[in-house]
Amino acid sequence: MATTQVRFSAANRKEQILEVATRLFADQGFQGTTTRQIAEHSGVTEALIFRHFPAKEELYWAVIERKIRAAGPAQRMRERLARAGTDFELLSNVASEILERRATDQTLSRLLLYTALENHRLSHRFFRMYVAECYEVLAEFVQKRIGEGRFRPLDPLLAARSFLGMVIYHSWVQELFGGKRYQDFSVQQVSDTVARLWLDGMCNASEGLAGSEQQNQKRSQAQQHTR
Amino acid sequence: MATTQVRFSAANRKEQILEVATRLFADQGFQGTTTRQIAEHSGVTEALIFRHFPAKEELYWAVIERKIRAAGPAQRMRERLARAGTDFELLSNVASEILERRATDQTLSRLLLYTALENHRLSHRFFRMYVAECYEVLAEFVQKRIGEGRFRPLDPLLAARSFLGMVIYHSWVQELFGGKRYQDFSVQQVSDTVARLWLDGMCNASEGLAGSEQQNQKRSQAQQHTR
DNA sequence: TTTATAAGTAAGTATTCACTTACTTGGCAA
DNA sequence: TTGCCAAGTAAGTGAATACTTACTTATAAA
Repeated sequence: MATTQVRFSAANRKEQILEVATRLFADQGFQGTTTRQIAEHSGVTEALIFRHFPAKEELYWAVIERKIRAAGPAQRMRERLARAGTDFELLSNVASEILERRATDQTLSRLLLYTALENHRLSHRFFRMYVAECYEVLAEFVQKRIGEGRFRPLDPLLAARSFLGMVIYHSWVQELFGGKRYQDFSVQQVSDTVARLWLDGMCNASEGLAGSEQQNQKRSQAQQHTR
Repeated sequence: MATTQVRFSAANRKEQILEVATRLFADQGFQGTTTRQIAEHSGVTEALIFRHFPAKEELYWAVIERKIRAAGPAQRMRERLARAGTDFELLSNVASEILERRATDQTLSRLLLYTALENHRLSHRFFRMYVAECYEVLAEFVQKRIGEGRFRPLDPLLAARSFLGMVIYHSWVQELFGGKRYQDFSVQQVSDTVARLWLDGMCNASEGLAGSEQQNQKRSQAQQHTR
């Protein structure tokens, strides 16, 4: 059976192997994925894998590097936050985009979690490019609003992280832990709820827009009590 | 060298193996942990492991089952929410406890994440006992407050999940992804910030505090019409 | 003290792992 | 058409892996 052998160029084959490996590593982690699986799913022998990548670890790093290089979501978030619209619209849209993206493709978040758990060298950089930068962009936005007196003076990084925490945690519960089986929320409902909740939490306040006290991280309170 | 052999009772040895295995599985996952490691850390031979547990997988399940049985945090949360104090104090305390617990012992959260990623059979139940029940308890609390007209009528489950999302995501970023290296926040600051943010978001926005408290809930906000 | 039994081990087995070596073949420049 | 080189493979290697078998020894009840 002369299986018409298609011979890839080195570059193309390498790219194809990376593609396949990305999916497998995301599904099963580094330890859980064998070079044999990668070879079979690529339609080649293991030897060829090792011709393109000197070791399994280096293939893994190439996978991560490639994902890191693929322009991160920070830029998209920056653009979204610069658009016209009410703050509510902006934030709800940010949340929607994150939720939709993660619902259709878990590859990235699974890779991130696996690298963090398995403690791979690139885990930190990976996280910085894909997540940290995101909430830093959002933190700038928060900082600006605080300067305008429209948000209360909370730590901008904590505030940004809180917003993304609501969104990303929800997505993890639904997609990763199977929360979807019990109750499925529409992207729209979740986005609107968290945007409203967070925004009112950021605006609403005793002082309202009193610009007097601006900075007070590090030691918080003086804080009062609710009712 | 007559190493005075200490012979454990079957029950004690089993417990010790479970203890050791729990730590190793949490650190390295199921795939990343070898029965040899478990034996060495337990100070026995592999054969003994297999005398107590018929297979590595069953040892893993025993580890998870044991963790599940060890009374979950849902009960603690229920008690906390029933105490006296302002809502702010209650929620800040809930957040503090979660953050402190996770900072001193990552075993549980790592086990949870690994089981979810590796898709083990018990992952679901594990998650329910340790996380889902928690935010269900909090959701009841939210429901009660909504009934009293003190919280706006958002979906209680989403609201509860949002609060825990802020807390747990923050802890993941700090402990798992190494956010601590860049900036370390005090537990107190984080707890107060998220409690304040969430509470003010849950209370009726426009009116804020200052004297007159609750009023006209019931569809107050014309809640979230998007755009 | 005897002895049954449970606790524990030494030394395996078959299989799979990441990785190598020595070889074959397709396609293109001349 | 030829010859060359890169793409690709068949068939390994030693080390680990989960798990077994056949044996030894501590201990406690009689």
